Amino acid sequence: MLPVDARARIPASVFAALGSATRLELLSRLSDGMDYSIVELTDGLDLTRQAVTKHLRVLQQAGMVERRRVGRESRYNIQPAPITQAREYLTKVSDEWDKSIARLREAVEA
Amino acid sequence: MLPVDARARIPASVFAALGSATRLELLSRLSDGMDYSIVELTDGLDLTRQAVTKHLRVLQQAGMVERRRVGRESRYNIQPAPITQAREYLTKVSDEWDKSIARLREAVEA
DNA sequence: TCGTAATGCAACCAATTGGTTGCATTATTG
DNA sequence: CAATAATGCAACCAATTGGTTGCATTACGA
Repeated sequence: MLPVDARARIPASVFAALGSATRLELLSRLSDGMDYSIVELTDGLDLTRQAVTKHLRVLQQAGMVERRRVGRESRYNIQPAPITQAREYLTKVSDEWDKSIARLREAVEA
Repeated sequence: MLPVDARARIPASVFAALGSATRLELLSRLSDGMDYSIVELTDGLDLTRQAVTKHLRVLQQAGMVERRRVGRESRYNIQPAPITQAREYLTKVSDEWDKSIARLREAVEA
């Protein structure tokens, strides 16, 4: 067993932000690289505009979306860096697991 | 903007389970492929055994760890499938974003 | 078989989350 | 400049989360 907190340096807040179907849906919509206003993002979701606003704030604080004021609108666009980091973190864990399995197998066959 | 819920089919519960530093730490420890009892996993964490038990339950319900009863112990081992799926999901989103960016660039240069 | 170790179960608590509603503010636009 | 559109702010609420403590249960082991 590795020492406490040896890895796990990626902010859990990114994963936490991903841990909501609504926010995944928002990210999915934003993944075309365009920017959208709050009303646009609310459209088609069975939620209040305020609820969407709150979800967007969560995504923003995780660094996954960026907000820009345009006239009377707040327009949001996706910020891919944290997603990439999160993916890399998962890859690292998977690789580690794979290597461990390989070692175990080798030990058994030896 | 894509239709509502067109992608985002990966259970958000997996990401939610990843969204806690404590649980990331537990997964990190389990990523060597070995199985550990609750006391073993509690050791070195500044938490009650009961708290760790609860975190393990969250991971279990997300399908990320498996529990096995051995004598008077509950031993847990990592279950990599959901992690792999989560990673693939993130890859898909990233790819989509990359493609969109490429399209946008092309449109500008045209 | 008796003491102890590992866990389970349940109640409880504070803080956070996810949602609502109401009202104020700021920009557009005819 | 008055009406409307888009948003912000704040209060409120129920449910969930993350943690605790106390006690019961189950399995080892001398």
